[in-house]
This record gives sequence, structure tokens and C-alpha cells, in this order.
Amino acid sequence: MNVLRRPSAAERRSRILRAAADVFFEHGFAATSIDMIIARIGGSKRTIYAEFGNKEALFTALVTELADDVLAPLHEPGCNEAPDIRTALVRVAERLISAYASKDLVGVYRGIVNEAHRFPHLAQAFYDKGPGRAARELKILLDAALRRGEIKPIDTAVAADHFVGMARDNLHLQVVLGLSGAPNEDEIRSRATGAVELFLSGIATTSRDR
Amino acid sequence: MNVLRRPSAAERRSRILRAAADVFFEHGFAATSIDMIIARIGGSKRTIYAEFGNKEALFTALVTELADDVLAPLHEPGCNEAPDIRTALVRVAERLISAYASKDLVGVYRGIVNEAHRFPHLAQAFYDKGPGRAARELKILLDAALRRGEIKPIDTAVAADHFVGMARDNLHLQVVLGLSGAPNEDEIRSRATGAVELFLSGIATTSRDR
DNA sequence: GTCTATATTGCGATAGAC
DNA sequence: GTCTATCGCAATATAGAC
Repeated sequence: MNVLRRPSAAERRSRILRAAADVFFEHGFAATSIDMIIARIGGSKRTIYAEFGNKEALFTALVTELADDVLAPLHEPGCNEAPDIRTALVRVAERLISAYASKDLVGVYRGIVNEAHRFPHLAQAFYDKGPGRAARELKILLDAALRRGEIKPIDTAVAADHFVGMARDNLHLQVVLGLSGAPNEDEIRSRATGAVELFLSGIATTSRDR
Repeated sequence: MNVLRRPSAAERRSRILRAAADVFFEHGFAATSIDMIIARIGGSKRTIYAEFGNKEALFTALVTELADDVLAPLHEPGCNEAPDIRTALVRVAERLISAYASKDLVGVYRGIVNEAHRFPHLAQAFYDKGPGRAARELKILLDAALRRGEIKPIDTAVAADHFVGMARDNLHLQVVLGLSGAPNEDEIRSRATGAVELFLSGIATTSRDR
């Protein structure tokens, strides 16, 4: 049953995390046993314990690493280097909406909501890395636009929160509740431009029309 | 420890629901036993089973009835009878924000996110009664304002979704994740007017300044 | 209190790396 | 050949269900 080549440490680790994610997301933290993960990928419990230490650490690792992967596009260099605030916001909104509707982030979100009392530090880390960081970076973007005179003098931190809220939207909620699948490219683009249009025409000094 | 007067059926029912809510919200559906509820209010398991049938039905009842209670202010008569769209929106936003941050709604939300796969109909009902209904009623409000010429010709359904998203906001997320307590009156009012200002200046035909 | 499930650990055997 | 990671199984501990 063994493969011929011994997989690298990184391969092994990510295989474990992928399988663990699938099982944790389907059954929840408490109802997931290490054996269920082993059943999917083979190998020995000892390998998992050697790599992660214990079940909580495995859960923590998969939550943080999966969240990092999903959210990475939001912080790519070049993300903030748009010619104007409108283009920059559309780009951010598309990535936000897409991330919020992704299977992995929804799984992570559900897991954290379930286990927030058991892993308070994890809930904090999730918020800081996701919506918190998005709002912080957005505030920087807005401050720059403010200096360039592109937007009205408003509280940019509050505006950033509103924007992230709009991007999260009822669509994210429907996905979290299992009422809707992931949106397609067109839907994401349309929602992103719509949100930016609404957001911008509110704070732009020059009130453009659609 | 017993009271002299036998409580009415309605009193008994709501006492059970209150206790059940507290226990379910603290431990989650799976980890809650009927005995834990009995331990809080006394009485017999038979009373609960006679009233609700089983654990799932009890959970369903408390989720729907608590959600109804929390969301009732959103649908009160008079809510839509404001002199202008701005006043109406502020009123709606305050009630939305307040509801989203309330202990009961957050508890219900967590429970449903946990058990969405077990109670798909419940997730659907929760969405329809809460964010879905709010967006529907908001759309009616916006359509009326549109006919009165108060706002630009936009897709009012999408705009309503955006508004509800703004109201839900990072604040709601922080409460759900246990990172923040309920906001006070001032914070709610300030967030509501801020969101409406941002929202309105985007869609109002006359671009007012703050 | 008993019983079951499962997290966690111990250890000899083995397969690939070198 | 040695060396090391991994495997497979067995054993221990413990928490919760009944």
C-alpha cells in the first residue's frame, strides 16, 4: 500500500492537513477522531502526533494555514497599486467576496464559531487575519485616497468596516447556512462593482453617475 | 422551592424555552442533554417531552420563537411610516444592529451554524425570517422612495442586501466570535447613522453633505 | 459504578534515504 | 551497510454516557 517514493515533509504535512480539514469541516471538532483522518490517508497516528503534537494543535494549524492560503490574495503586492481608488476597491471587493464564499474559509469559519469558547485565541487570530486585517489595509487605501482628494473627509476606519460588511453580505451568510453554493465569477464581479459603486458614490467628493 | 400557584401553560413553556436556550447556547446542541435543562428549572423530563416531543423539536421551537422575539421590532407597524427615507433607514439600521448583537440572536445563529447540516429547514427558516425578510421589507421601503424620487434608479434588491450587510458588519462578527460584548445605545446609534449616511449619499438623487 | 470511545503514548519492525 | 522516519499495533488514561 505504500508509495515507492517517501513523500517530503511538506507534502506529508499538507496531505494530513487537507484530510483533517475535510473531516473536521464535515463532523466538527469534537466528533472528529484522529483515526477518521488516518482512515482517509493511511499512515500512523504517530506520524500525526509527531508532526502536530495533539488534536488541538492539529486543528489550530489547519485553521490558521487554510485561512492564510485563502486570504493570501488579499495581501499580494500590487493589490494596492491601482491607478484610482475605484479600481483598487473593485479588486479588493472581488477578492473579499471570493474568499468569503470559498469552501475552506466557510469551513474554518464554522469551526471557529462552534469552538470559539474552547479556542478563544483562535477566534481572535482568525478575526485579525481576516476581516480585521482587510479593514486595516482598506483604511490605509482610503487614507491615501483622502490625501489625494478622491473621497470626502470621513472616518476611514468606520467606512472600511462598512465596506467589509457589504462585501460579506447576505451571500456569505447563505453559504455559511448551507443555503447556497459558491458564486461564479460573473456573480462575484457584479456584486463587487455594485458594492463599490454604492460605497464610492457615497464618499467620493465628485458625485459621479453610473 | 415550588411556588404555590401552578404556573399557566404559557408560563411553563416559556420557562422551559428560556432554560433550554441558556443551556443550548452554552454547550451547543449535541452536548446538551434534557437533564441539564431539568437541572436548571426542576420538574420532570416528561413535562418537556409532553410539550415538545423530542430534543430536536425543542431546539427548533426555541430557535424560531427566540428569533421571532428578537426580530419583532423590525416588523412593527409604524416602522415604515417615517417622513423620509433617511429617518426610516436609521430606524431600521438601529433595530438591525441591535438585533444582530443581542445575546439571543447570536446564540441562535451559532446553534444554526453548528447544526445547519442536521436542520437544513431550520437554517432556511432562520434566513427567511431574519436577513431575508429584512432585505425584502427594505426593498419595499426603497421602492417607495424611488417612486417619490428620493433615490437614484438602482436595483433596490441588491441595495437592500448591501444595507443589511453593512448593518451586520464586523461588529456582529466580533460578537459571534466572542471577541466583543454587546454594544451600548450610543454605539448602535452612531453606527446606524454612519451606515445610513454612507448608504444614502450613494443613492440619493440630491447629493447632500454631512 | 460500569462501559465505551478515543486521545495519547510506547515500542519493535520496516522501508526508503544516504 | 547504517540511519531515520514511519508504520502498525498494543497499551494506558480519561472523560462522558448510561
